[in-house]
Amino acid sequence: MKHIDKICKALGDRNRLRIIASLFLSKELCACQIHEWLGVSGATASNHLGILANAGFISSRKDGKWVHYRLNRTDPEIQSLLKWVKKNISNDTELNLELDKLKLVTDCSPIELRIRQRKEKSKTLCC
Amino acid sequence: MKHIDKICKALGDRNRLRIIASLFLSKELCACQIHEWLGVSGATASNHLGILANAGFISSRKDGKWVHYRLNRTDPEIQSLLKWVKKNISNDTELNLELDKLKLVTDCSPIELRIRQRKEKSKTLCC
DNA sequence: TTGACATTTAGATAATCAACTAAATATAAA
DNA sequence: TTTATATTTAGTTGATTATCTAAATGTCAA
Repeated sequence: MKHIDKICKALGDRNRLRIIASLFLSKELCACQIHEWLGVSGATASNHLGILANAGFISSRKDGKWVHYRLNRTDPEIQSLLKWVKKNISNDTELNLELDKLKLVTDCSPIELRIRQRKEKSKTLCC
Repeated sequence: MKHIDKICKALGDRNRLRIIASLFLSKELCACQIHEWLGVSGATASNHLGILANAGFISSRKDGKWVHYRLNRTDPEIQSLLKWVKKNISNDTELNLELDKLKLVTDCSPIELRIRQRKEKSKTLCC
């Protein structure tokens, strides 16, 4: 029961649903890309990623300074929930508009993203 | 997104999952039976039932003083989540023990339940 | 090695939420 | 009609949680 509760709670937050939605579109995203796209602090993004990982929805791969996240495709019960989420967010126009902006973050590597962020500090972010 | 968020949040509480579990076993339960079984105040039970109803998981039928709740079987997307819950709580031994006690509440009508409660005030409840 | 930077952890704060009691509403029975 | 009772709503309180900043950790590059 505790585990089921944890899994359901992990889905019960708008930003975490947005993270899942973004990982349907981009196979893999690093923490900084998610942090940028969500528009929250790196610490907050990291926290949400931790909750999703702990519930089994995502897994991570470390690559130097960067940590890349992707949807976890191993657990069938998690899988069926992810399928449900995918199906039910598909006709969410508000979210789809947001997901368009995701491309601004994913169209360049994390390195490029950071370089441009530094240039555009205090302006609107991204490539 | 707001709707999906609401649906997921509704599942992210232990007592609400217990309500759903109880409605898998008993087709229909009145608010007072759920209140007794959960071991929370009537107001709290009513609140949880309201959240589940608002998210689309349950529907109610008024019968005099009593309001009877049952799982909502109309929406296919809700349906598939209910199926997921049913499957994933099945091997939860802790919950199954609790569900055994549910019989003490459902083996008699709401009227009888209340009569016995009055008799046994300040003792352990139920038939 | 030093400095920059991605990420996580710690600690603080504000908002949300589950729980309670009390009051309001609605219905049935005396 | 009065009383009892089932349910919901209002208002309060304590716990949880989402967020932030600051500090800690780990890694790369100059």
